[in-house]
Amino acid sequence: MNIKTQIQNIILEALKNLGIEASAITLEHPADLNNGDYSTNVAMAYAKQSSKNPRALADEIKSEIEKNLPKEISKIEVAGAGFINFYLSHDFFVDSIKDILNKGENWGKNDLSNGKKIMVEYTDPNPFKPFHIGHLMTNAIGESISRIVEFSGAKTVRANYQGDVGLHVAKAIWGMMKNPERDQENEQVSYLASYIGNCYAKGSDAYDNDENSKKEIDAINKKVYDKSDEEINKIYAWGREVTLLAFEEIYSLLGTKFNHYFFESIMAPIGEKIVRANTPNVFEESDGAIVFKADKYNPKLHTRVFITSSGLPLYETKEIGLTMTKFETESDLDLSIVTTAIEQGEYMKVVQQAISLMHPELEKKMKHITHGMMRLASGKMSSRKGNVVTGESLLRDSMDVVHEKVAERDLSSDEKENIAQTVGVAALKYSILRSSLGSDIVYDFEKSISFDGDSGPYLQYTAVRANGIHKKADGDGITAAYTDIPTDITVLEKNLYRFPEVVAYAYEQLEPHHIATYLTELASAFNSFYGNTVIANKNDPYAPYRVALVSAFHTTMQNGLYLLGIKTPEKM
RNA sequence: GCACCCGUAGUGAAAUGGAUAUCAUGCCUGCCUUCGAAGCAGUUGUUCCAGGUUCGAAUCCUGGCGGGUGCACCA
Repeated sequence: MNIKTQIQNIILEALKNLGIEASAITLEHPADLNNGDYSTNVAMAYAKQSSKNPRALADEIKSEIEKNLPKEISKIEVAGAGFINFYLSHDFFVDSIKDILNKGENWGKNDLSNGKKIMVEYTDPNPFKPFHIGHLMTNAIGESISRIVEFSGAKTVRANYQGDVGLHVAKAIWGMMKNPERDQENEQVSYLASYIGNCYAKGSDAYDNDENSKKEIDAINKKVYDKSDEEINKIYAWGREVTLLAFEEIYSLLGTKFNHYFFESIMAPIGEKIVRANTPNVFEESDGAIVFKADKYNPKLHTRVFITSSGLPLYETKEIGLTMTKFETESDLDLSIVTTAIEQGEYMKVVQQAISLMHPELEKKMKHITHGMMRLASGKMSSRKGNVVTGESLLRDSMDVVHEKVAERDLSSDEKENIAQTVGVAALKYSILRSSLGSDIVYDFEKSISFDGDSGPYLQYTAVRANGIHKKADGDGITAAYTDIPTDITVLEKNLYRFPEVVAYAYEQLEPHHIATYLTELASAFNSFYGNTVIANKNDPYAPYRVALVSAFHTTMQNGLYLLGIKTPEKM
């Protein structure tokens, strides 16, 4: 049992002995460590009910608990308006360091989702279109959520859903047919993908501004669907393969491996069959199209078209096919999480309402997580307009900045390359994951690729410093031990033991930023300790304990960074 | 017009209904013969407005204001 639930149980027991029935109580960490390690407000919450004044009740609860005080708690104090503050004992903190070192890479895990199977869908870029910064954002968030879910004991399945049919494909193919000139020597998929991306931008522009081109693109769109034109089939197959390979390169840089790839071309007929089979009992005809009137079931929702009057299945229909396919592909799937930007929020509610009518058992198994938009300082970025800032360019730029920083270092070129990737990705991911999902991020290169203070590289750098201590300790023959321990417990120990609570909370909220915030506080506590103490000093009797403490810190930082999808380098 | 999301130091963010609202950045000052200065220590500056609920509100409710997103055949 962890210390938090232990204290909660003690309080519940005390309340019971005083004749107060409580089911759940809040126990929090006071902002100021002078107010203890844990604090509860129960005395204030139940004062009225038991017609006592809060401080008097707090005193009663305190003496009730003190009758049988566990060794983990050194003292209890009543403070303020009636807060009961708990101070953890010296032994508790020392034991928590041992516990961290024992658990190693399992440190921080919980069992909130033990035995469950959870699918997380994220990234969702479209073949033939550039990988833009929004995809980068969804990828960072989805990967982190996948890992947080994994730490809760669930089996995590990662999925990616990609739009390989539709007007955007026709626009790109039209662009390629009109602009065949490219560097024939350059076979790199990233180059070829950016060529296709440019063709898409040209096609998109022509579609909006030129009647003739619009007709040509519409004609290509039809041929892509019915596969009647050999030349178009060839271009389609090539373009699809090349862009998908380019995406794989990006996933590899970012550290994502998907278990399933779903494609719109496959989902469309599946969804269409379901929609037609459920018309008119769920869906209905209106103006020749098949629609779903979600407002019949929830006045906040609206009516949406699922199949057009010309018989083409729309996004909504494909989404139904996708959802049903997910539950068929992975048997016993307990939860299907989809991560997208807020734009998709309203559509998804309508789609989920329709699915819930057909399959009530799935209603609680679908969860849509939305995040804010990532935009450029100059306004909403748009790959359609051919804006040069793509997710990939951003990633490469970030890596280049790190490269320049380590250029003068005495490191092999492989090491430099490795560091550039690890640190560049960390800077980008952290700048996305540090804020709560709801808020928009205005993208500013200088700030997003920040390397000091509240940043990914700052966390990595702190871990590297801890590494440096280990190297020195090894050289001096200092090994972790718990014989001599300083009487003063530092802020570092007072933060370390909380890690599993933070992970559990991030899981309950499905909000990675709680981990980012915690790690930054932890790093700050470590750096402060590091700056004020010579740790690996042969002549210091406390050195073995402090080396253990540094180890515990490194383990916690490494596991925390893992949950953000960030690697911990050995040097940088 | 309706719906959803967001309004917190100059800037970017955090805060489970709790105690003096926290952190970073920026400005200024000091610290590299120590375990890496991508660091540390110090200094300065804030909850959109109006009501309500509560012992207690940045947080919950109502009404405004400002920004973003979406609302019938794009995804």
